[in-house]
Amino acid sequence: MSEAVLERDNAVAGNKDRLRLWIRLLRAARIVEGELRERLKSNFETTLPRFDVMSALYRQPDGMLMSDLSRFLLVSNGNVTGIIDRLVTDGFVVRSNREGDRRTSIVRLTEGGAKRFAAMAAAHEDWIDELLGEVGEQDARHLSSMLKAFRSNWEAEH
Amino acid sequence: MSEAVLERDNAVAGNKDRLRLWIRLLRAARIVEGELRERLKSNFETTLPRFDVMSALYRQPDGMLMSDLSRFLLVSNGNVTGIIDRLVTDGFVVRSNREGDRRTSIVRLTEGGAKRFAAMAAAHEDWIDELLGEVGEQDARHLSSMLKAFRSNWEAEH
DNA sequence: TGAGAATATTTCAACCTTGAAATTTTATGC
DNA sequence: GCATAAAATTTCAAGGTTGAAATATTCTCA
Repeated sequence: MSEAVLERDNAVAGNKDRLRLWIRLLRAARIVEGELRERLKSNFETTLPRFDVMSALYRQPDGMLMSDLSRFLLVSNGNVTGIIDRLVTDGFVVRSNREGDRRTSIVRLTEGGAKRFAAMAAAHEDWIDELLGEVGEQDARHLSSMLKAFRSNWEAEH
Repeated sequence: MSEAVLERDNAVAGNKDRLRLWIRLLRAARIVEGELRERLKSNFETTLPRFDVMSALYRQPDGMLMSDLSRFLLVSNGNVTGIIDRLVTDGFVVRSNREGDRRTSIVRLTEGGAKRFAAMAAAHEDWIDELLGEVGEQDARHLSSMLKAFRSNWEAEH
């Protein structure tokens, strides 16, 4: 019997373990994200997408291209443009032109932006520890390595 | 996604496991969601939020209150209003008044809406099986029960 | 009964998100 | 060198999302 037929049989057999897993995973993620959103807003007057962008830039003090940002964050180009626009308005990010290519613009955190992010990151880590307190160390590592493999595999295929 | 927090030193050893888990979980969820979004659009000309709403209504043939929907889906009331408005326009959902309480409106799938969702759900389940193919049966069940416990615990506390 | 609390929903502004089209600049092939 | 493809970004419309305020209705109880 071919592999494809085996897989199909498996699906037909009514094995909904993966579907159930996906639904529950999504739900847990939504709960945690909702909590993080509220806390970021009340404590730092910012949003999750802004946090994500600043997080990416914090790791690259020399700056990133807009296209690097959208690829890294798995969001569209137009999306990043809008978020960066607002971060620039607020003084947390600067755009600078790159010598020799006037199509691109390098964005990076300002000094204030980096300082701001450092404070948020510390709180964020504590929140995650609190919110995922249920998850034991061992489970966390197991799950984490599983998800790492998932991502590696995905990126190898795409 | 919240990725740049990895280099921060933590007082308690091993604490980063949960943060790393959260970052990877979010990334995996985003990858899968992006894929589902594309497939729902190209195959059924619909969106993930619409799919979620129809999925909830499909389980309750007698209909649901708007507030039941938003509570179940973990989204705001105003959000549900907009999505339902568009589903009604497209003929997949109807609002009906509930005898004896003119504040509430019960929403449910039309016959066409139910038929439509059934087709989508079948495809959706196959997609999930394909996308989470990496995850073994045993891991799926383990993870799934862990997430169920997480949710139960959360809801007990809130 | 009547005032005010509680409930269910909608409205709205601001922001996020995608995907397609437009713009600008650089690279390539002839 | 020039036409054209490719690359990087922005613009834009449509939809999703929140949270607060507004509306409408029902409930509570003195």
